[in-house]
Amino acid sequence: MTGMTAKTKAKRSPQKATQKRAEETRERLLDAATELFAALGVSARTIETHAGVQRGLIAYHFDTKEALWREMADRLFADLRERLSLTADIVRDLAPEERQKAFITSFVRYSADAPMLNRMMAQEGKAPSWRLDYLYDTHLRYIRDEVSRIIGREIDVHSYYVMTGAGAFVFTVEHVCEKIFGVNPREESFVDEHARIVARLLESLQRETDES
Amino acid sequence: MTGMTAKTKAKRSPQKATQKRAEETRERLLDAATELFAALGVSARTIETHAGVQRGLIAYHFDTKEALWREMADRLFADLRERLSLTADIVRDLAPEERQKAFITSFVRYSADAPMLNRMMAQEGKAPSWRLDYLYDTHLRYIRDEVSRIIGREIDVHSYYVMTGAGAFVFTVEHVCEKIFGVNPREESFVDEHARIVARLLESLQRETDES
DNA sequence: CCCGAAACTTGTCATCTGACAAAAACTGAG
DNA sequence: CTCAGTTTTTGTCAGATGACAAGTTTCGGG
Repeated sequence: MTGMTAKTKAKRSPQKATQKRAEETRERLLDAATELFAALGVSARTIETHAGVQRGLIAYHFDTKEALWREMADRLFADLRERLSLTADIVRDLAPEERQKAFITSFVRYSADAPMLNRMMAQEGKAPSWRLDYLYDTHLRYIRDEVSRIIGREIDVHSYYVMTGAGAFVFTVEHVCEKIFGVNPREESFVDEHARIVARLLESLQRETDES
Repeated sequence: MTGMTAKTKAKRSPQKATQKRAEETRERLLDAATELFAALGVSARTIETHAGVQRGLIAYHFDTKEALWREMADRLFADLRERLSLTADIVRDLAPEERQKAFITSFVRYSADAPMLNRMMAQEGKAPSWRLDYLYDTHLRYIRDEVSRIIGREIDVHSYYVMTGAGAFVFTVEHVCEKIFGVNPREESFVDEHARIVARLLESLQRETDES
């Protein structure tokens, strides 16, 4: 092989730059992987076909299927971090009692816009695996503190899972929702209503906790 | 082949009865399938190994891997129906305003006891497939009305997914919960507390809906 | 326009996988 | 105990899969 693999690419210094088409291929593969890895057991060839690129390009750009999965996961969490950062900016100026509400509204909107991260968590949280270990070591470790920092208090485990469950699960399983209720949950009016409901719920949960 | 496959077994009438060891093998395979199908992409051979039976017995007892999946799904929903039926008996005698609370408490306990059904739903709800079609046609179709009947009013889509999300997601992803919060959510004290919280939340959601 | 590196394409292979088939072992009613 | 029928065991195979390797094309700095 005259080309360089992803692994050896790190060592490249005085060599030629990566070309634009390569970056595009990587993006296509990562996009396809994001969609398809949700259902584990998908083949590398399927991902390549879905991405509209030639067989063999996963090996070229990522070396292994595992490495592709890791990059896909990193990208999902990078998106989340970006969104959290934007939310933090908005929330900072609000009164403490408004912060949580604004944060939750933002979280529900994010879950509707980008359901793939929650789908991955629903997938990987089901059983221990090297993937879950990777997610924890690389990303999940920091989430709890990040959320606590933004809403201005330590979030407890019940509130955390009421929020993620009530706020995101309907988007995770949008196709079931459509079948059972005939409603596309990612439609704007649904998302707004759902965000409002979940935000109020956690508000009352918080009030209750404060009282006791 | 001298033995009979699952498919042809239906035609058997004046023949010999199924033996006890066969029923045990089927159970072992269904148990293993319940655990392992959660992460799609598992091989039939892996399921057989996990069940502690010989290679080839899935083909003998279920014909195909797909048929095994269907029987596993049927069994999960049979468990749910049984639990719903028990819950219905308890709830019937309660005052209308207490019914929902009791139902939700029961649902949360069930989700903690038997997380596999919710794991399957989280899996299959992510994308359309013949499996989702099967689940809808065979089981999901009836769930909404069943729940409505038990709590004594038509359940709306938001309440339904707040309940299933807030009430069950933490058990679906128990291994993430353990990593992030260091808590095993299926421990009794956690389940009780979680059930109490979710029941109260949906109570306040219901109050709100009634007012408007 | 040249050419070396980057990117892509294609061939190959060991292994895995689901399904089918046939032979062997087992079971229980008579 | 016998033996027909059931269940298990083992063999086989076509197709899928991940990984690697070698060949071809494209790119862009000079």
